[in-house]
Amino acid sequence: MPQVDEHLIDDDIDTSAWDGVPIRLRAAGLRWTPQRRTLVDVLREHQGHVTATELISRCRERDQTTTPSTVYRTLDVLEEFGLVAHGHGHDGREEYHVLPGETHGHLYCEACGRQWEIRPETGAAIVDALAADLGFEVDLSHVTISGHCQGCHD
Amino acid sequence: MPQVDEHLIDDDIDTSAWDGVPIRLRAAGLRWTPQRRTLVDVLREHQGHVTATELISRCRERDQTTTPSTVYRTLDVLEEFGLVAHGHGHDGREEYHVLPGETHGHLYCEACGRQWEIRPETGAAIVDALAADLGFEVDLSHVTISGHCQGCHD
DNA sequence: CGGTCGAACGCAACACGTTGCAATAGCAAT
DNA sequence: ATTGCTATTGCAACGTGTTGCGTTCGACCG
Ligand SMILES: [Mn+2]
Ligand SMILES: [Mn+2]
Ligand SMILES: [Zn+2]
Ligand SMILES: [Zn+2]
Repeated sequence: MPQVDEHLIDDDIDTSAWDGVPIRLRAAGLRWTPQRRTLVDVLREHQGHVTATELISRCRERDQTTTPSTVYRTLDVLEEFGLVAHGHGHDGREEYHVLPGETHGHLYCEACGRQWEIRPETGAAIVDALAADLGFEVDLSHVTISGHCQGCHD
Repeated sequence: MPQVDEHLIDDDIDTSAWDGVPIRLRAAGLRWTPQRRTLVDVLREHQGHVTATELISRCRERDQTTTPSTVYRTLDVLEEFGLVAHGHGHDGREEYHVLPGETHGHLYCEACGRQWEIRPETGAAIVDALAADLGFEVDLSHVTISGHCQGCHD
């Protein structure tokens, strides 16, 4: 019996999005370079959240000549393609979400440092509340709300 | 007939909170220094939102020897006293809200750069939604949600 | 397979914020 | 007024991220 491919279980992440990157870049008049390949190889092995700093050091493990500005610029390109999304932690530092899938915000616990995704219905409640208030259109992908998780308060 | 003092009109900000600062500092075993006086004098003349960088340059106008680390450390102290509150703009840079009054979050328009306060009822809706979801306790004072304001979308 | 164009690179400088440490100076008590 | 304790300062170094610019090299074409 063949594997079902409509549903992927949690630890069997669909990594195929990365395969199309060289073609998508060239189609947009951009270029596929060794430096970009290094970063994409690193991202391929990741799921969930990573800081930019960690990505840079992982790249440097593979290519000792890695330069921060190149990595940041490539991350910007990949974000435009929807392959990563960044937010800012409590201290303002960048956190990247790899293969974010459906647009969503994040929760950050100031006590234990763990993160959670805001579930679609909850995100929608936030979007609706602010649309009703001032007609404000929330960019959920960039929302990181800090506070204390269930395990860390009182 | 004497002035009513229970209600202050919008452009008549109650600045008296600053008067008690020297005493409050000493009561907490802290010190009232010329550097702190400079910053408090600057804050006195402000209302609403200011970036840390702008505060530093305003301090330098009054005292050319002003040092950034001292200003940042004093802002931390004043934040513990509830006299300022900081959030992070879209780029992660710090924004200080002077005399924030009741705890509230902020909205930031990515297009025009303007900011709004999230009204109490709307803030409560956000807090409630996340409490119901994961039992998460939101620190509203640190929330900055970015997106597009009514005037800037479509 | 060369030649051309300009996207991307590396680097240096900058901006913002934090941290460790030795020297200074509030402040309270004498 | 002097003294002693220690909070605070200034500085230097660091961490993270951005920007400008001259050089390189990827992609496409003949
Ligand atoms: Mn913060
Ligand atoms: Mn951002
Ligand atoms: Zn926690
Ligand atoms: Zn706007």
